[in-house]
Amino acid sequence: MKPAVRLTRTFFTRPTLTVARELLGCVLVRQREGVRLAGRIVETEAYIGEEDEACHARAGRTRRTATMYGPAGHAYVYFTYGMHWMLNVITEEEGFPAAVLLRALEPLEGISVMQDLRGRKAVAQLCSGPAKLTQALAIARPENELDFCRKDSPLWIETGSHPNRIIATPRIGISSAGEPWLSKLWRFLLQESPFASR
DNA sequence: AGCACGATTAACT
DNA sequence: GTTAATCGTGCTC
Repeated sequence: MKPAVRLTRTFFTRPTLTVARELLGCVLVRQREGVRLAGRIVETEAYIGEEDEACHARAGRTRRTATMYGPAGHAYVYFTYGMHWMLNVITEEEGFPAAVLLRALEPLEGISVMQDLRGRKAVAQLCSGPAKLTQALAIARPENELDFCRKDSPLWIETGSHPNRIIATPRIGISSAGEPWLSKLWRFLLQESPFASR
């Protein structure tokens, strides 16, 4: 197995669909209290620009969405449903609002810590959803705008194993968006991964 | 100032 | 399959 390498700014400063697909198989790493919490990315979604009615940037540049307009490779972490946090990575050139939502991980390292943070044991359900993985990796508002590409960042992404088979589906939970956005095949996952969301 | 709703989850029937 | 939980955000008055 090749040594893991941190993804750099140039990886993220590309078309969002490319980044969303290529992130599959890579490893999200969270350094916390001296412990590595890590998981292989098995599911992502792309949110692209102000035209995309499912994207938060549909409302333009606001206090909340400012992060999406910033440079690629930063974290966009937001709060929703009164209780959940979601983790995205910013993509494309600065000034263009786009991001990839990380929706599910295959837990690799620090599993017992993840089980404590989640309050459950079943490994297949530790990170099998966007709010589950932020809970398992202790990611919330303080992590918003973190730069994945800085050497001293407690959050980054490494190269991983090359995925076998990738499938694309419509995005989840965006039913209020109109067409064509509702039907865009902008969700990517590893086929038959037991670690993807339901 | 008030309101409707959300890139979800877990626990129900 | 259905639903409560729970609050920040953006929009309207």
